Amino acid sequence: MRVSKAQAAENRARILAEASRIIRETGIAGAGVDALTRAAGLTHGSLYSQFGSKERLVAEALETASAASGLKQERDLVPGGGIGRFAARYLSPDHRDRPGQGCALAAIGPEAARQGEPVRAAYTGGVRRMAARLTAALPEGTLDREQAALAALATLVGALILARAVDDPALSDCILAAGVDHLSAPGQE
Amino acid sequence: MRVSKAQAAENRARILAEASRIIRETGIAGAGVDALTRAAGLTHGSLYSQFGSKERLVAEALETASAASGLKQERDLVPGGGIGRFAARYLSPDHRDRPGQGCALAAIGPEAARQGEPVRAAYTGGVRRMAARLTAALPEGTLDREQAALAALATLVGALILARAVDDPALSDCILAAGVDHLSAPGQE
DNA sequence: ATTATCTATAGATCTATAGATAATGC
DNA sequence: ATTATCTATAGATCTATAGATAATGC
Repeated sequence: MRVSKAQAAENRARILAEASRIIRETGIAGAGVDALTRAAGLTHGSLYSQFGSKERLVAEALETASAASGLKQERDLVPGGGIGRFAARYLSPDHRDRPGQGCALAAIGPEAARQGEPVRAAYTGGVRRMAARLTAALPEGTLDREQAALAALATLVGALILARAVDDPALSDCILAAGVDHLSAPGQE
Repeated sequence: MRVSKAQAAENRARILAEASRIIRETGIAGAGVDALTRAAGLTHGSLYSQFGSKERLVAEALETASAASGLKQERDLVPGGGIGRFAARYLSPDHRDRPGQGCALAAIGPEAARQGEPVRAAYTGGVRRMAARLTAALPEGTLDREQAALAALATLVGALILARAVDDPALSDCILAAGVDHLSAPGQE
């Protein structure tokens, strides 16, 4: 049962959209090819005709997630405008509680280090682009903005990961608040 | 083939030691019961007589890893002595390159958030103990030391995770250096 | 004629359990 | 008699491939 080129492209996009969500929610190892395609209303066979392997789908799904996050992040990161407003949103309870819609860097984390070349390249690209956005947003006066941006990125990703992992809601909230306060404090960036 | 109580206890300890290493290296999902016990020279059957389930072994292995890290960390974290020296070691290339011997919080990360109660409790305990060590090490004058310690913990864990995940060694080194500099800067903690 | 998708299936691997074994510990 | 361990196996799930199907696109 062949479909039109337009329909195939739509199917491909739908697999990518669902995969980018499921992978962020369950991790790469937790996302089977059946679950990834069934969520898009297809069988796992189409994953192989569209992407060739699970690994290639995962790499593309990470790019998809990264692009979507980039668009959201640019709204809160204006050049030279500081990163406090962005930090408050990145470390919000809402972002913590909806990993499927959020930052892929924090959703995958250590699992990325154990993947093959395509996935690691996609992850690295995401790191570079988010670091560049933070760099540009830091106030003009900041010395060594690139380094400050990398430190801020580490704080953001680390706080989100820890806040999601702990089983005590009060501690989780404290971690988020500590990150926001730290990144909003005047004078350090 | 029954073994002595002493031998059984030794076997149990060896499974835990190997499991705590393998889990940090491969993640929880990447560590099968066969690999976990074979590394200790036993078959997977002994996992079930000793621990009852993989989940319970994982929880105990995390406690084991956390206890070992705690001993190491206390050497660089003297009360009131600051966290710069410790940050340099935590964010060293050596720690980055040997996850099996290192911090479990950074090794498991987002995977912990998807686990059942025993594993999440072990992870949360590790977060609390490391945060307490950092809190005590911050200089007396620091205002809101607990909050500052949580932010520092987030920066440490985040930087280590990112440095391990990116596929560019130069960028990885920059991330480590940015974390160390940030946490060593005078005046902020 | 080409091809996106589905179905069926291969072959591995996963967690867990049941029963046999054999040596300890009473 | 108890029990730590092993072996065999169940039953699920995993990634991937081969071949059939059926509609598109030339």
